[in-house]
Amino acid sequence: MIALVDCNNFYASCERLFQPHLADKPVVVLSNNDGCVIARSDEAKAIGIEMGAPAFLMEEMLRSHDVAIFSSNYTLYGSMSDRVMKTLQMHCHTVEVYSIDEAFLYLYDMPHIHYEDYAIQLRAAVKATGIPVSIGIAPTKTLAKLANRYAKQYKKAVGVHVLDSPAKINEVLSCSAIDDIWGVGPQYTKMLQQHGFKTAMDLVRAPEEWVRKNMTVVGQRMLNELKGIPCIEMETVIAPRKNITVARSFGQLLSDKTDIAEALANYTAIAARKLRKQHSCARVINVFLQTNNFRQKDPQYYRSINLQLPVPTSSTAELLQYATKALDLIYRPHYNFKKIGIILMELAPDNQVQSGLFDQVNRPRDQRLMTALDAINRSWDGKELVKFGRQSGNRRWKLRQEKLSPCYTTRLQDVLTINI
DNA sequence: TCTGGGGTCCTAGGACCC
DNA sequence: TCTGGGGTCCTAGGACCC
Repeated sequence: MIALVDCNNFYASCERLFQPHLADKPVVVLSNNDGCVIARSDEAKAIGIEMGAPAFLMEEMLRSHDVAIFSSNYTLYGSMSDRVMKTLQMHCHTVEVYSIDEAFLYLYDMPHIHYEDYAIQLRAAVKATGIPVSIGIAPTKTLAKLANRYAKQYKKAVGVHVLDSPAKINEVLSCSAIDDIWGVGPQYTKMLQQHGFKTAMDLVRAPEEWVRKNMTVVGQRMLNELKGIPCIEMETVIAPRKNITVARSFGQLLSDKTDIAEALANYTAIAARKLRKQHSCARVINVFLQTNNFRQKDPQYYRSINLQLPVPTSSTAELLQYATKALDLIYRPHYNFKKIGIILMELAPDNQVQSGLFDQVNRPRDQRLMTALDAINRSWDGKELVKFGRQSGNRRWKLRQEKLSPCYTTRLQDVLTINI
C-alpha cells in the first residue's frame, strides 16, 4: 500500500501557525508581487475566494470579511516543509517528497500494520509541527490521491481514508468527478465530458484502446492505476533537474535597459546558485523578455533566444556574460516590459565537462571563486552579502511584497518572543 | 506494373503537475 | 495601478543514417 500525505492549505497553515489569533479566521496567501491568491484557509474558501483570483479585484471583499492577507514567504514554507518531511521520515523509511506540501510513503514493508490506526498516529505526529495534514492510503499512487481527496472532503474529523477493499475503491471512484483524477486537467476534462464521462468510475469502465487512442500512454497508465495496478514508480532518490528557470514579473513596468539588465543579472545569479547546488553545468541558456499582455492597449512584445555556451559552465560570472549578450539581442526600446527570465538547459554533471580546445577561461580559478562566494552567502541568513557589480543598482525591478511575514524559523532576529 | 526495412535525433506543440 | 513561478513527459513529423 501507498500513503499520500498532503498538508492542508499549506501556505495558509504556515502563516497561521505563528499568529494563533488567526486560527478560525479567513487567511489567504498571495503569489509573487502580491498578484493572485495561491492559498486559502477553509474559512477563506467558504467565503467564495477562488484559487488564482487577482487580489486587486477583490479588495473590497477581502476588507469586508476581515481576511488576513500575506505575501508569499517561501523561506518560511520551505523550512516548515522540512519539518513535516523529517517527521514523516521518522515513521517510514521509504518516503518520496513529491512537492513542498506532499509526500508518498511506501508501506510495502509493513504489511501487518493496521493502516487506519497508522495514518491516525502519523497525522497526530505531524500535527506536532503545527501543520495539519490529510492522508489517503491505497494500492496505487493515483488511488491514494483520490483517497486523500475523499478524506479531505468527507472525513474531515479524522482526516484519513484507506482503500483496502474493492468496495471502498468503488465507492471513492463513484463519488469522484472526472477532473478529481490525478492526471486529468482542463483539456482532458472537456474531452471526456463531451464523450459523456462524469465520474472516475465511468473512466474505469472505458475500453483501454479508446483511452490509449485519446489520452496516449499516459492515460493508459492512469486507467491501470485506477484499477489498482501500479504503473507509476516510487522515486525516492531526488533526480537532478533537467532545466532551471528563474523568471519574475517586475514590481512595476520597466522600459529602461539598465533596469532590466539589473533584474536579469539577479535572476541569473539565483539560477547559477541553484545549478551549483545540484552539481550541474549548463550547455545552453535561454533568455526571454515580455510585456504585460493583460494590458492589451499597450504595444505587445515577446522574444526569447537560445545561446549555446562554448563549454558548459556553472560560473555566475560566465553566465552573466552570456545573459547580457542575450539581452542585447532581444531588447527593444520604448516597450513597457513586465517580465524577464532565464532558463538554463542541457544540464550535465559538473564533473563530466568536456573542455574546449581554444578555451581561454581559467575554470579551476572560477570554480574556487564560486565555492567561496556560495560559502560566504550561505553563512549570512541566505542574504547575498557578496555579489556581482551587475546585480546592483536602483532595484526598480524588485517585487511588491507588502504583507511579508517574518522568517520565524530561519532568521534569529525573527524568532518569536513569548511572554508568560 | 513494379520501388525495403530498419533505426536515431531534433523540434514544436500539447498535455499535465505543484 | 494592480493578473505567479516553477517543473515533467509524450507525440508527430521531418531529416537523416545504413
